[in-house]
Amino acid sequence: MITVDQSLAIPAFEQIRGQLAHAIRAGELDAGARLPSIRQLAGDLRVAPGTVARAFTELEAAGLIRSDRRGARVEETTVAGDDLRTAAAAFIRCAREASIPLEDALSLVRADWESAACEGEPGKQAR
Amino acid sequence: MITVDQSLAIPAFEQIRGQLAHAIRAGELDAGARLPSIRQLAGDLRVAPGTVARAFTELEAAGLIRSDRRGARVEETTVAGDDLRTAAAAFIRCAREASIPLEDALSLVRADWESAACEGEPGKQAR
DNA sequence: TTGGGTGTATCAAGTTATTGATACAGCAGG
DNA sequence: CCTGCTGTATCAATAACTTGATACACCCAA
Repeated sequence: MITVDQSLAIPAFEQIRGQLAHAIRAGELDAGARLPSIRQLAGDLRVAPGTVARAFTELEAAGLIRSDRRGARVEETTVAGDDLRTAAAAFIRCAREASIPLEDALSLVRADWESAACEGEPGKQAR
Repeated sequence: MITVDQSLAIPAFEQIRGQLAHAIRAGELDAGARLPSIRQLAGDLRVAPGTVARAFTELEAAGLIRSDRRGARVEETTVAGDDLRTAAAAFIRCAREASIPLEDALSLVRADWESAACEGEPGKQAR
């Protein structure tokens, strides 16, 4: 269900976090469902427990899961409304019509994201 | 016109690349216009020439500029039509309302892009 | 040709980030 | 109690990245 490709430039914990986040937002994991334990997932993926733990920590910080001493469960989330997916689809359609490559389209989102941020995005803090 | 904030966690070359890309896509720099030379920009920003050079290299790879032995010029770009920018803005707005982090929003675009593209875009290269 | 400009390539050093191993604290059930 | 499970915290080693300094190849004008 989850895979980690060590040959990618993306860190393992980020791959895990992203795939879990996507699965949760896509509704593939029902609210309240139990996630595999850190050690089990770490064993399956052949990574250190700390690596999976970091993914879990960030998912909890993002409000997607809730970690108890008895395990991690999927939080009731706002399902990443259809609005977002619709907007994404519209954006993708425009980009493809303009023959803009994926990475360029993402760069465009990045640029506008930062310029429209205004609020101190915690993601990138000062050193 | 371009600024670099060393206190940010974002690398200097990425700040330069992003600001230039934004300026070009926003039409602030006309097609064919000459960019400042690497050394001049490096001197103004108090960074090493290699730092600016890397920003230039990535901009050229993205098809935004064209580097000749006599300087770098703004490439004729498809101006990233207003439709695309509008769509991007709508997408960004929805994502922010849902409190979805930038990287997750980009992942969503990636996923839908591939599912609508069918061409095996690698996206992230191997080490 | 010569001098000053351009982008490019390479290299070492410093810093940052990721990873793996390990020990810790709480909870459930036998 | 005690065994086995859960997530959490810490630490050192490694890997990756970014940066600055420098040398190189090319082009244009004088």
